[in-house]
Parts: sequence; structure tokens; C-alpha cells
Amino acid sequence: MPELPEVETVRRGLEGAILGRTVRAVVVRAPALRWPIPADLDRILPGLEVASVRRRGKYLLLGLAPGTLIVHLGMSGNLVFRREPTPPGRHDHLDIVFDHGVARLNDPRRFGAVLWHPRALGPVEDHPLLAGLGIEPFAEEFDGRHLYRASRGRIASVKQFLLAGEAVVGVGNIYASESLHRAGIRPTRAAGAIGLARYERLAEAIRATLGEAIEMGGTTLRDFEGPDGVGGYFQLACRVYGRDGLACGRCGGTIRRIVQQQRATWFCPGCQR
DNA sequence: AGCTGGTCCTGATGGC
DNA sequence: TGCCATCAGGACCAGC
Repeated sequence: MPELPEVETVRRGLEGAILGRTVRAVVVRAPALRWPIPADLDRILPGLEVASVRRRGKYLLLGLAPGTLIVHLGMSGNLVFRREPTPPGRHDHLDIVFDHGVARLNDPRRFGAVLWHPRALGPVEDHPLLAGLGIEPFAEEFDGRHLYRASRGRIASVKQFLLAGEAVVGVGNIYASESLHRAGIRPTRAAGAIGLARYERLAEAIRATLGEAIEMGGTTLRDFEGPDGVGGYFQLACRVYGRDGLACGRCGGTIRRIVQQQRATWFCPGCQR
């Protein structure tokens, strides 16, 4: 489910629902996500006010006065506020209870994470999980020159380079394929062998792709739903993802599916070079 | 059985 | 030989 647009969709929903509200209780049901959910969250959070709801890459950052709750949704996570929550289900691992409803973390595959970072508001970039992240795709400093410089000497494929998140954050498997198609770049090409002009195009393609996906509420492949309980619909706008055998909308070529680093990649051999 | 949205960690490799 | 950066693969897990 969650690449940057989905996480941003979740963030916006949460911000509208819990910003400025005070945590009343916390219920931890499954301590074993990627790492254990801190067992003492139920003592730390109650009484604290949600002062900010931010996002860094695919991480959600809930600012709560003396610290920050860092949440990652992994492959299958979601964090949604419900005014009238249903009884918790099998994969509802965490409830953050407010007077007016409950923010509930659901994550069947448990690749997600919930961590408490005991630092006051402001930057939490010193956290080891955040320190190595690339820049935000919507930041001013993100452009083709940045990608060009970061990729010099790299023999790994450009798709792998994007997924690594060291140059730019938030581009996951779906949007890597989509952005590369939009930029006309073949995903298998070595990152270090791509010139500045093409990286300018790629940077713009990444921005445009992610921006459109956010507007559409993200991509729903199986079960992702946004804050309002409905799925996103960017999957309807995908140009190559999941479309092997179909015709490319730009050149009419036949879209192909290959596997890179054990992840599927889709591209059009006709217009991606 | 083999896929599926992520990313940390370990061990291998290669250049200096 | 040792150090560094990079790269490849395994690991985590449930559902379809």
C-alpha cells in the first residue's frame, strides 16, 4: 500500500482529525511489528496534545510535546481515525484514543513500525531511521542536478537507485515504474550512465506523478483506504504498473514486466530508452 | 506456490 | 592487508 502519496493521504486525514487534541489512552495489542511497539506507550502518551502531524519520506511523525511518535506503515499498514470505532480486528495493533474517537493502526503483514522518539518538537532528523533519508521530492532543492550528482559512479539500475531512498524519498515500486515511464527512461539503465538532461526530466516526472497520485488519494491495489474510508484511485491512472501485455498510451508499444532485485518492474520498450 | 505496497541488516565485492 | 562505498540477497508477515 503505502508509498509517499498514500502516507500523505493518511497524514492529511489524521491532521484534520487529531491535531490539537489530547490523547486519553493507548491500547497496544500486538507488540511485534518490525520492531516491538514500546510497551510503555500507554503511560507516555495519555495527557499529551498532538501538536503536529508531519511526514518525512514514508514516515509519519506525530509531534506530542516532549517527543515524537514515529510511525511507518510498511507494506500493508494504515492509520485511520474513526469517530465510532468498530470492535478491534485481528490486525488492529494499536489504538490511540481521544475524546472524540480513535486513531487505529491496522497492519496485516506487520512490516510497519511504531517508535517513540523522546525529543521535543522540531527536527527529529537525528533519529537513525530518518538521518539517512534523501530529500523530499517537493523540496526546492530536489531537481535533476541533485539526481545527477547523487548517481555518479553508480552501476546499479536507475530503478534501484530511486527505490533506495538515498537520493530522493517516497518513490516506491509503483511510482518508480510510473515516473521512469513518464521520463522515457528504461528502468534497467545504470544510474551513473544517465545524463543531466534526462535526470531533469526524471525529477519533473517524479514530482508530477507523486503530485497527481496525492490528488487522487493514493493508489488502492487491494485494500488501502483513505481517511474517509474509501480507496484512492491513482491505480486507474497508471500508465505501466500492472499493465504488461497492454498497449503503451504514448507510443503504442507493448508494455513488459520484468523483475529487478526481486521486485516487479513495468516499462515500455518502445519509448523508454 | 508464488505473488504483493518497504527497508533494515549482513555479507560479498571491488577500488584505492 | 585494511578501509571504504556499493551491491545483492535474506529477513520480517498475512492474504489472495
